Amino acid sequence: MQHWLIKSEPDVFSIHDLAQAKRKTTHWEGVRNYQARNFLRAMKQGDRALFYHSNADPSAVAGVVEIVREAYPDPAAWDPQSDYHDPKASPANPLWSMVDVRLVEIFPREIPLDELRGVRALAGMELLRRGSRLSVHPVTAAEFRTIAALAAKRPAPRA
DNA sequence: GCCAACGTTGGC
DNA sequence: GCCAACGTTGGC
Repeated sequence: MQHWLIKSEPDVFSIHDLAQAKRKTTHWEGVRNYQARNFLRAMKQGDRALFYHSNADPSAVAGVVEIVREAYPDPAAWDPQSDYHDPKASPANPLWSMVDVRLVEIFPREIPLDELRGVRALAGMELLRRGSRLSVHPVTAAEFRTIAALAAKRPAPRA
């Protein structure tokens, strides 16, 4: 099983919105970056992903989701009404993909970015790389476990 | 709101 | 194929 991290701006779609969704499941639509799309296409049913709130106050890892449907065409790409419209996409040439994700857990507390930066075991995370913007990317099993364990504990004292 | 970092586009 | 211009992401 692989582990991933997916980003969403909570003003657009938060983990709490996911909790309200039918069957706590949603189409992870709107990814319009080739590298991120290719990671979506590599996801397998049963894989788990950290749900990260970007552009938030504070930005933080908020919980865990499970991939319940593997990649298939994202119809928003050829919907001119959609914010995610891409004129190069069409039903015959879908171009962009999405997966379905289901909520597994909202963490008892969010792990803010600045706390993640202080954790030695996470030093190599893509999320923490300077200038990193990839909205879908893999994390190692160890990174995933480390973050899940942090969520279950009280915050570390400030350094 | 600012702006650094990054990805994409398009002229040449 | 180079690279400047532009658009976007996302931390702050």
